Amino acid sequence: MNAISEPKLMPTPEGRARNEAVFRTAAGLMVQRGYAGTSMGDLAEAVGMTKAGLYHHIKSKQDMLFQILQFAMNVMDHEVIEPTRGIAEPEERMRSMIRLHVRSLFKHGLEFALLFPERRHLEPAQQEIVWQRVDRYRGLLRTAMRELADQGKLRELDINVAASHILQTIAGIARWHPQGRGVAEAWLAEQTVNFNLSAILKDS
Amino acid sequence: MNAISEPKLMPTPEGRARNEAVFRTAAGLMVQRGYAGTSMGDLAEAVGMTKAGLYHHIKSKQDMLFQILQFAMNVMDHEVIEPTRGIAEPEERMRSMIRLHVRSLFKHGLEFALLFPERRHLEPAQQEIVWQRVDRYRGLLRTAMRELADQGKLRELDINVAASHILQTIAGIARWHPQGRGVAEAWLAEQTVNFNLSAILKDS
DNA sequence: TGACCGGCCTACCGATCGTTCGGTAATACG
DNA sequence: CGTATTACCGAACGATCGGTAGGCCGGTCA
Repeated sequence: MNAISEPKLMPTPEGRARNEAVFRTAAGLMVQRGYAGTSMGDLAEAVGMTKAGLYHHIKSKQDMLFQILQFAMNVMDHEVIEPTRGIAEPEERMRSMIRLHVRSLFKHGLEFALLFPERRHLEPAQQEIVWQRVDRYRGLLRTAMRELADQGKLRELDINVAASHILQTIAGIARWHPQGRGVAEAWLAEQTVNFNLSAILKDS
Repeated sequence: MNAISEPKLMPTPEGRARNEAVFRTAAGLMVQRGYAGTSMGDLAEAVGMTKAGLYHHIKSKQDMLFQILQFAMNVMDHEVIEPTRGIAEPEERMRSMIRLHVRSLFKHGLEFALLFPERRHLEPAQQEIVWQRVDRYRGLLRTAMRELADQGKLRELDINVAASHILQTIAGIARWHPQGRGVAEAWLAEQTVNFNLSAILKDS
């Protein structure tokens, strides 16, 4: 019995649709009330089922959180990390990473960014997996900054602290902007890109 | 019966010491496990009492959270807002606010910054009080930036978004640096000051 | 000495928690 | 037709939740 389980795949398309509804609803509720503050009864009611019916779709409450976080990291891999990996110029790579990250938050629901603080409710083995994936992303930011430093374009600053600050500004968008929709999203992404790049780049 | 209660003041010095121990321990536990994830039994054990003994010091779990957040905001008022109010030069005022804010986090335990996301567990009337006090602080950041804009020293950016980003970088320190102690604190404060000022100030 | 009180206890309350079990209607398949 | 499987429900489980009633003990002070 491994702590690292795979997502339950429902055989029929209807089943998979309900499955997704369960996970999306859970993510939304947990953003509002926190993991421990969201009961399975609340979730069942919100998704239009009984508590017992929920357990047809999930293994346990804790495992459901783990699956949601894994899904969020998969989205990051596909929509942020992979598309920017080929960009040679570090400045442009950083701009793209931040821009795509923010847009991805809006696209898939701001929920997902907020669930990372709930990582603490996972088992240690699950926590480490999530942490490693987040840290890999932080590593990409650090690498880009190191390349900028080699080009003489970086301010005098600590790269680790700067990476943390950048990630905080992005994750914070979900906190201050919980219901943002529409045209403002692209604009907000650019504001965030420019804020962080101004913070780390030398005056040109 | 008002939702807005005052802190219970124990008559003897020993009582007040235990009282503080309860609140500090509660803050520490809730940082690790969240408000809903921290049971009164856990707290009682951590502070060396029984559950019933706890209720000699607090009115309810929810009210305890409210008192902790109020205390954190009082600290902000005394150690950040009041000492910087007299600084005429907006750039120096912003630098001081960020620097004092970060140092205050370390001085009083990083716990307090982390409890603000748990605001959602308060009653609406209590939530609004906490929110108003936080927003007043955000307003001071906005005012300083508007003065910088008048001096022609501010980059082209949205002041509200920038204020949010700055607050996020500060609050985030508690998230990434949970046990930082000693010499690095002043250095980390300067890193944060410079990061945010570089982000908003025009090249000189 | 005795009344009082602050600080904390044991023992318990009803409610709610996550989870499980046995079953059932509907659909698909042979 | 029979029979598997999917998706779900009603009812209940032991545990734990926040909170309370009432009492005990060691001071302080008249």
